[in-house]
Amino acid sequence: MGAAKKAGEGKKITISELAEEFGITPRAIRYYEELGLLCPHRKSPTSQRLYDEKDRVRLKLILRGKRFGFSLAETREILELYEADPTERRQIQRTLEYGLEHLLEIDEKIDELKELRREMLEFARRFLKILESMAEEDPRPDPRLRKFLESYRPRLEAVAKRKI
Amino acid sequence: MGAAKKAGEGKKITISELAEEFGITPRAIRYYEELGLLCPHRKSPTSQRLYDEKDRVRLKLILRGKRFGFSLAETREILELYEADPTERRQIQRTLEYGLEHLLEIDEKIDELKELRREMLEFARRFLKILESMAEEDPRPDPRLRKFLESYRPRLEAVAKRKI
DNA sequence: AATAACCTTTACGTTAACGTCAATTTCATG
DNA sequence: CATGAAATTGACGTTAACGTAAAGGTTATT
Repeated sequence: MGAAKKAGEGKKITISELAEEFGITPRAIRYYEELGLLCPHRKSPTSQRLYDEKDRVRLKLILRGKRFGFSLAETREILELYEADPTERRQIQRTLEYGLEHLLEIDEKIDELKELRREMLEFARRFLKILESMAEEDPRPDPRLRKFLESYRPRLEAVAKRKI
Repeated sequence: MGAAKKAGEGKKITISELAEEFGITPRAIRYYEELGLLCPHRKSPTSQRLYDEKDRVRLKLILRGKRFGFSLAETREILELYEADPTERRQIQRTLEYGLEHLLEIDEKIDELKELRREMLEFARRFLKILESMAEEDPRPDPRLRKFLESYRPRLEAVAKRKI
């Protein structure tokens, strides 16, 4: 019964497979490891790296961090939260404090993004109106302009209506 | 009456004043100009740069872009949207297309941030429970631990309750 | 066991986004 | 108008986040 556990322990993949899966290069993955963000299993210290599901999840978080403008060092701090020793009280406290801080940062970012969204939406609408009034005033409106307006308006409104 | 307009045209400030206002260095501001993101007024091409409210708004957008992981080149593209020539139809069309693209990108980022937020919240709660159960099982609980728990719980719930 | 395909480390190269001088110029002020 | 503070233009340095090439080890397949 102990053996059964070890048997179905999920498939491991190589570095280039993982890289392709995420559209990055093996070099990048090794670099993340160099900075302590990843730590894949290896049969011997010189043999190939083998990545499992946990590694995939971590890599996903790393890339997400990048998209939000976190440096790899910052992302590493966040990742360390996810694996703090759950037996050390003091350690848990620090983890919780840190986590709350990052939560507040994330909320700020969301707020800012929403504001940027509002501004850009308003901006797009203003420009759209200019274009529409140009089309109306034109005695012989360009058919391509008509087509553009007909396709653009609903697309913009679809984005505008989204509940974010 | 034409003169009155020109008179109250808002105050202009120097580069180091602007820099201090945003907590960055003059060098950074000059660098943004070098990349075409700013273009302050100058009395002669060799004299001091003087920044007005419009420049301040642009700089704010630049720094916000940075916080979201946009490169300066990307931010420049976005900024160019904001000053497209409103007499060239074709130009307006491209601006609108571009703007919509960026809006979709922003929506994606917001979604991802929300997901990250959910995950981190869940995570914090799980860790908090561990700590709480440790405190309950302890026959002589550490008063500092009690204090921490009492301050942390409401703080976390305040964040959790926020409508984002 | 040979061989190709893939992996490993080592090491130097590159780009973006500034930092940091240094050598002038310009500006405000007594 | 002198003079000290602040601004300007080079020009080179730095750091993060990889890219790239070389030289050799591992794995899978025939």
